[in-house]
Amino acid sequence: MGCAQDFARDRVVFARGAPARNIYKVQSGCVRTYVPTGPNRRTDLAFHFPGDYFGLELDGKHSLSAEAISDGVFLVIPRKSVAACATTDLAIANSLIDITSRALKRAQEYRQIHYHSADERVAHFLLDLRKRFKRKEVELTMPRQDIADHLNITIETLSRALTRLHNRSAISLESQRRINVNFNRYQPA
Amino acid sequence: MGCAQDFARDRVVFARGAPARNIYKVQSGCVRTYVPTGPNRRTDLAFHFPGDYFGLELDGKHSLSAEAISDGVFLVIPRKSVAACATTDLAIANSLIDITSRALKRAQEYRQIHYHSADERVAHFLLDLRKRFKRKEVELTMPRQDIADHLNITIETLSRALTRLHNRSAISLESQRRINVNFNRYQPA
DNA sequence: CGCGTCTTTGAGTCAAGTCAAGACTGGTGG
DNA sequence: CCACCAGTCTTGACTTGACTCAAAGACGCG
Repeated sequence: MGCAQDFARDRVVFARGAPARNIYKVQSGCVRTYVPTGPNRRTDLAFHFPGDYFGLELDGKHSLSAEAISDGVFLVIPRKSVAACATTDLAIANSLIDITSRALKRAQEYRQIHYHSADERVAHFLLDLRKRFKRKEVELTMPRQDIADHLNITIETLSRALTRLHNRSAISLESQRRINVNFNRYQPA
Repeated sequence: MGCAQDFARDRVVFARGAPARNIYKVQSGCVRTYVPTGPNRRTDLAFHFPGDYFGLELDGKHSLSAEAISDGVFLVIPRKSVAACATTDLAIANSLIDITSRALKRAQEYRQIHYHSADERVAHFLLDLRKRFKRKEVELTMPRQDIADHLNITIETLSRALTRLHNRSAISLESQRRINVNFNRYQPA
């Protein structure tokens, strides 16, 4: 269902406020969704990796903007056909519920980040990535600015947090965008 | 519907996790609801004034603890009777929806406070109180600690914020618990 | 290579938190 | 009626974590 489509890096998939005609599934590459708040300012930035859905909306408009972080292929599924199937196919209806409730849970977890220090946020982010990719070696497809926005810190603070984790050998930096995660839970200094 | 009941100051109305048998409406006095997080630590602290409902739960358990801030009278309404009425009386069903959606809206607004400075949070809180009471002279029924927890700051920071507002004659302090709000929106120094 | 972008590092600032002390308040008993 | 006391609130001095500004270092692509 739906059709695969190529997206180049930084390509805008949809903008906040635009009519939500399709839902999307990442097949390869990586996507960011966020709420634009002024020039160069973004909040609620989230990442979507292969297998993830994005662009799910209850009403007719996108509440987030979405852009490709790397070149990738996304499955574009017209909302109409989803709605049509959901009424007849119970399995699809259930998986829709599943997808949205998981998104909701993620959003609620995300609220909590304000109660944690920069180091904790970064550590949590890395652990999350490791869990999602199921490998100790984590590939950061996205630039530091995206991660910083996701965690609600500045790129400098992010960089310093990474250095601190590195000094404590909690991580090793293969390259700037490749990190080995050598810890299982964050321990304050 | 339901029966009025007296509550003394600091009386626990219900604790988080307890079965939710009733819903409540404040008739006089003031209530705080919150999530207990460790000894002397609370989050998501909210206030409920005369006319407000509290203790509304979707499932059978209270997700918040509730205590009377001052002596007061609350209407105690058994959930069963509400549920029974709601299925037959459309007006009640609608007002239930109204009440819960307003609670939800308040909760979503509340999320945003982390993006504001202490002074902004305090100013916003005072404006909110003035709006709710419809008078410039605001009576703070609750101790500073409650307000601080509500705004996610410390009592010292709260106190300093109030002095700063006072120095700028945005407010005048009739007494420690009585404040005149003389401004319409917060202006950074 | 060389340029532009991305990332790290350094130095300084600032808002809010902590710790500690003093001031105010309201209630109680002498 | 006043003095005292406990709880509440304010103030001061200090610490700290994150942000800003500025500059240097690394990387990738032509």
